[in-house]
Amino acid sequence: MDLIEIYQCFCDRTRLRILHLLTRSPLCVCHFQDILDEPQVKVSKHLAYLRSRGMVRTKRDQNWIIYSLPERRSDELERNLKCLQDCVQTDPVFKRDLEKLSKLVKTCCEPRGVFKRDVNGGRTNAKTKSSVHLRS
Amino acid sequence: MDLIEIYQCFCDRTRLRILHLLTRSPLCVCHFQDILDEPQVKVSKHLAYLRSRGMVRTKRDQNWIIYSLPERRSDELERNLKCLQDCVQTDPVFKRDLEKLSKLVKTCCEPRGVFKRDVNGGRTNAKTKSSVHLRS
DNA sequence: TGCCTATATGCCTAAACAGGTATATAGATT
DNA sequence: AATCTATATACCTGTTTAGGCATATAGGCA
Repeated sequence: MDLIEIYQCFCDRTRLRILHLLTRSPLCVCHFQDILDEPQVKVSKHLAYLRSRGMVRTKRDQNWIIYSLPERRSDELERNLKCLQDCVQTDPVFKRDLEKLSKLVKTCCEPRGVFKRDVNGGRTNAKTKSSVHLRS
Repeated sequence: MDLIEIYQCFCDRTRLRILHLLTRSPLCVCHFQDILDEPQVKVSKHLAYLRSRGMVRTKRDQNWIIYSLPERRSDELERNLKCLQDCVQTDPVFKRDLEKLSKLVKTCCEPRGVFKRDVNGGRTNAKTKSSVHLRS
């Protein structure tokens, strides 16, 4: 993955919010819909864009497709993801996204296996036994 | 200048090379033509793109228009320029650009006033009295 | 089997973009 | 005034992009 491609992936606000969220946790499409408050098709297309460039990976968990950053990342990508995190630290939209993500981690238990590694540095977890998905 | 706009400016290779060079020195259009080895109109248009987004400033020096990064830069821009420098450190194209820039600093003496602050951390300078421009 | 849920994709439109050719402009020089 | 040099811009073309609507697909479940 080329440096230019990284910037191409970064240069849309929706994609940037998606990638920012993925630095915290793997997520499925409906999570993005919830957090970003954007229509399914829009989210899905931006994810397809990112996937076609190798910026995200997918795996299926029952009905859900779980998106995550690639396990092995180039130095360039790693550096830019870090830079992104630094840049948006005080941005209200990105901050709000993270807050919504935290809430999701606490309340949303489907798909299972998404929130295995927790989002907030060990303070929260999603292992309650409810199986009600947020969107249902 | 918005973070998204920064990434939009960064997401073309020519613009990225231009910005990378500008982290070292203000330059005029023909310097870019020389170093990037791209046609005048291409360079000029990318510079116009950058200028329209406030990513570069211009000043006139006789016949030349000297481009530079804005003096006051946002944290986001500063961080991303730093990140860019880190990312391209080993890239052959970007490395070669810097080598060409060094050579230019040593041999090209018009327009005057461009290379006041030196490029290579104090080791080189462009204060010889020749007035032959590289492209003439 | 047929329906439901989550997600992807095909088709469309409008806009942005990248690059090229030709030409315009502005200041300097003759 | 005419010309030169450096740079910008108008116009054209093909490509990419973003978004929307409608529909397809794939797996789970009644």
